[in-house]
Amino acid sequence: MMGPASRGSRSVPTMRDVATLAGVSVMTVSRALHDDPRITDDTKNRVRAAVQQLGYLRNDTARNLRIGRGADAIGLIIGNLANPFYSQLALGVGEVAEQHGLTVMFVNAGRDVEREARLVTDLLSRRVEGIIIAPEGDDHRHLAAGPMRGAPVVFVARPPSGIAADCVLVDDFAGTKEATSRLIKRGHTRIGFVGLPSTVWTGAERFRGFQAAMSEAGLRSYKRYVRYQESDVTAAEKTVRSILALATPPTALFAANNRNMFGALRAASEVDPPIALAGFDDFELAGILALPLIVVAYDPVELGREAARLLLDRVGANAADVPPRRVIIPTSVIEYGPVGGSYNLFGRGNGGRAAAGS
Amino acid sequence: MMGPASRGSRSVPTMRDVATLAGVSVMTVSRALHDDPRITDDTKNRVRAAVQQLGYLRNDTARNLRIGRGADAIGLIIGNLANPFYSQLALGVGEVAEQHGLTVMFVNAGRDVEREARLVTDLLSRRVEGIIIAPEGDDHRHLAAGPMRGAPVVFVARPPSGIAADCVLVDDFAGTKEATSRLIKRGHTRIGFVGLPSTVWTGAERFRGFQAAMSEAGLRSYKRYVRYQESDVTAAEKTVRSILALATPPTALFAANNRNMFGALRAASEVDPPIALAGFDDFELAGILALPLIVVAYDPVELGREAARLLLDRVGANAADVPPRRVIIPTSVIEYGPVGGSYNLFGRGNGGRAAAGS
DNA sequence: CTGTTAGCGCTTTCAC
DNA sequence: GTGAAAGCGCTAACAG
Repeated sequence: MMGPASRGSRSVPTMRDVATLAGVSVMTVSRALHDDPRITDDTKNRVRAAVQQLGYLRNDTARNLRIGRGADAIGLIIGNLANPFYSQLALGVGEVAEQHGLTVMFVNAGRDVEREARLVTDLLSRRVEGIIIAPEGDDHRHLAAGPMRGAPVVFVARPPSGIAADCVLVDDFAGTKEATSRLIKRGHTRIGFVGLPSTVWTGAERFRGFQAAMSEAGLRSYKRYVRYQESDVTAAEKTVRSILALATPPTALFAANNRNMFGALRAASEVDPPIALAGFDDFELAGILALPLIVVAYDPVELGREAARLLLDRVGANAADVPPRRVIIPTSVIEYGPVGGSYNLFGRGNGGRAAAGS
Repeated sequence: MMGPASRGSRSVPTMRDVATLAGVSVMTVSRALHDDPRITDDTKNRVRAAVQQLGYLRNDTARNLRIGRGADAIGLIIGNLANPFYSQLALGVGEVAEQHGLTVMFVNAGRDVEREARLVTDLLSRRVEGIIIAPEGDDHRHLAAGPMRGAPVVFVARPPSGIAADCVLVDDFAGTKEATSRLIKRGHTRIGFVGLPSTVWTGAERFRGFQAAMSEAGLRSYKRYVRYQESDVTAAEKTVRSILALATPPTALFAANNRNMFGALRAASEVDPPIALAGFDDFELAGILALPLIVVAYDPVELGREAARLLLDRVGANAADVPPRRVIIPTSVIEYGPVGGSYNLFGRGNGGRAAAGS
């Protein structure tokens, strides 16, 4: 008597089952569930009773197919949820998506561009309304209008290269330049840079900002203190360790993102006197560390929200021929902890304290 | 000439369009795409060409409807992606889901049980294969077999109460007990507890572990140092500040999760000498802090993986009448930083250093 | 007020 | 080897 659709060995009731039980047609059930005013209260109640009894739940998949909609979802392709930048981004996307009755289908991209392309078509096959992506590398062909089949994409944290699409960016250049300048103002001249692979836009841009600040200050011999690498805490730690082991090590470092900053912090915890650090991405414990610390702060959740907003804007048919938009999320530079060369244990509040033996 | 299905103002080609263009029937297209051996190579090529030309992408939504499957997705309902515990969990879930060709539909639950119930039915309407949830509170009626319509649920970090379901837990009790014991072994007698709301299972369980360790050591007068609260860094900071402001403050604190630990760290950074901290959840900077620190560590990513495995196991029809399983993720206690009362700046490696001025 | 017919995009079954 | 018909679960359009 039940519809043949099943999950595992358990069969799921369909509208037909409800109709049969209530002694009406499926159409009446459909209308009753939509609270169509033309249906008698009596009938409605009979239908509702049947729904209740069977534990019926409308199949939105079927419904969406019929009414010509997709999966009522947006796809989110990001690098690595373990990185707080991405998880906060996802949070923001989810927030806005939900306000519009959409769910988020998220997939971890990893660093593989081919894989990324596969994920895109997979999501499109599932008929997501659009895709939000923080793409690896700078080859964005798989995100062009063709491969995207007309579905909207929004780039986060990286601008589209060679194709037209909305994007929401962080002010990487200005933020990095300002933070670096602050280091310089504090008297540092030997400043290192723990960067991202230069193929990543944010990596290139942040390095540009670093260079700009250094040049303006007339500092030119920093190249031996510059490194690029995948963002990974352990790798960054090693890198920084090697920089600090140089004959004339830098007195300050700029870390290009939170992964590199954490690696730098780990490595820096071993040197004395502590090296000054600056870096992209604020973090929760920034205020309590025992070294001079400057961060470029911004709101990654808002980044996600904004991306979702741009995307949903395109989904509403009308905005199809609005030209590509570019939203810049503002950054601010925060100086934590000891300033001007006086360092406290724990960075703030309490006066200095002598630490005992090893 | 194209199918009427559209996204925005752009219409998406259907199999019929491909068929027409290739001069064959839809059935032939379907078979060609499935690489049916009975189709001529010639025909296949014509079909493929048409697919290429139109940019056709199979509608998996429609396909799944026809073949009686759901959305090929699993639902993930978690508290707060900004908490690294949840984001790492999500990472693990996504990893395993992808290995099985499923996507993850994630939604943030917040603290509202009614909302949670709504999210569950919403996901079920979308025909997810099952749901992984870290439920708030201990009222799990909305996750019982009835409301779940026979779809499997897996509880993470909290056991189901009053209903039968798989779950994967962390060894909250033993971990907390051991970590607390270590504090005691270090000579602390006045130990505080910054707990979670007792309605949350992990909160209750971790407090039990704390109590057990204290009792065994014959320490009984800790009640004035115990607090419960929502997990939120700022709130925890305030709470800890108030504990530390007591006439006879504790010399050590146990923080029930990473949120509370971060709050405690912020508050503790202001007192001198530093208070000793222990807490649930390891974190990346644990090793470099200038105070005695003990953490209960475990792998949240593995937690997610295991949850997904349990779930997918149920999805494969067969395992329908396997009794509820309970997987315990092991914990280990890590002692970071200064031991036995000698504190270093930055916690490890370098000898102590006097800090100057303000 | 309610039912019947048709069809969303795809695949299974049976025919040729 | 290929096609026509039927139907997955649902709803829009038209009957009555």
